[in-house]
Amino acid sequence: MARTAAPGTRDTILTAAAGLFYEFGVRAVGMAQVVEAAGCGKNLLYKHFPSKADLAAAYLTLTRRERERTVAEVLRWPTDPTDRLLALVTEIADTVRRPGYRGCAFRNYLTEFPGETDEPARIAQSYLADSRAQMDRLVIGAGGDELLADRIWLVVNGLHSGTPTDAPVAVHWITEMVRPPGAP
Amino acid sequence: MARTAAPGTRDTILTAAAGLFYEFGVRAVGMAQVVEAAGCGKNLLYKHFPSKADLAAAYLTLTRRERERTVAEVLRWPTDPTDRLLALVTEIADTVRRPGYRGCAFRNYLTEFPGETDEPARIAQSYLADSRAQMDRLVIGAGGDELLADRIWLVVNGLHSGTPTDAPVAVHWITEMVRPPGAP
DNA sequence: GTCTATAATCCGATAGAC
DNA sequence: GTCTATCGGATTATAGAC
Repeated sequence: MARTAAPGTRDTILTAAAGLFYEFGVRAVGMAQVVEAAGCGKNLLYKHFPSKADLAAAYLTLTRRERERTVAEVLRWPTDPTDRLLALVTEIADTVRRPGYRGCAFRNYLTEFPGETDEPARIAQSYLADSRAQMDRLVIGAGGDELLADRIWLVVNGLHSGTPTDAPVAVHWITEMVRPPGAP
Repeated sequence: MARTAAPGTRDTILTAAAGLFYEFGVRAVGMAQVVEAAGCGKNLLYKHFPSKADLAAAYLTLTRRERERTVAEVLRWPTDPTDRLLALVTEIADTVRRPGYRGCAFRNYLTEFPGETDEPARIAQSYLADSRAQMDRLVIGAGGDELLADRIWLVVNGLHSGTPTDAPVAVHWITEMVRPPGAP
């Protein structure tokens, strides 16, 4: 056989692309920028990701995996259903407060490509649906009803497009909703 | 004699551009598409709007004017401060429910052009700040405090990136916040 | 309608492991 | 020497601008 492939090339490219896509938006970032940031040639990029849509899909999938890992970590310890719900809400609030936060990657993609039905759009939509379903399960598990789940989702949604100062307000509020002050 | 300029040309172009920009996003729509939709020549477009940023700025300004007109209409009759607040919230919920709604034009622009500081971005940011200040005044006027204003803004924010089914939940909830069930 | 820049994509050339 | 990962320029379409 011939030359051996450099290890981790795909990851290097994907990581570079993910950073750019999130910071500047998928549409605003050209393949040339990705090539430059990854420090590779164009051919190599197209070998691993045949089209920009493929690269965007991989970016969203990577982002989803990272979030799932973070959420799993946060839900690892608490066993009390209300604690679990609040752990997730607090994690979201922390994310939103982090420097460099530029909104939810999935909502951003759908805003950049409205009405799109390609693979990245499907990935974004299914992430949002699954994320909401998980939140619903946590709310129901904590003794809440459908209405409470709808309300909490509304606040979480608002958090994603708000300012960092909204985060503590949201956490405190949701805490109050699931643990009323006048209860044991 | 030279030909006299057709009246309302600027408006025709701007209306066509606004529809496209809102539906597909500013980045996704090319000047050629605007020309085609407006049914004018390219030179005429560039005579009225020297650059795409100018056209985008005009689009956002037009959108702002339309919203201000709608909001003024809705706030025309109610004199009771709580009624006024709820009138605005209901109007927003109705907007979000309307077919063809694709999110808030100003938030969408800022998502499409993150970190931008050009005129359209400034228009979008100042609209959002003014809109929030107006909401704050209505909440304070209705006897609410800063915390309530923060919460209502969070819900309104969430409404803008949610589904039509969130609208009645939000209206009912905010109504409950400003008119508690156990009060006169 | 034309012009130029830049987008996405493709291909001939290079180079390194067997 | 061969075979293939990789690179940088070539190609084509479309953008914004005049």
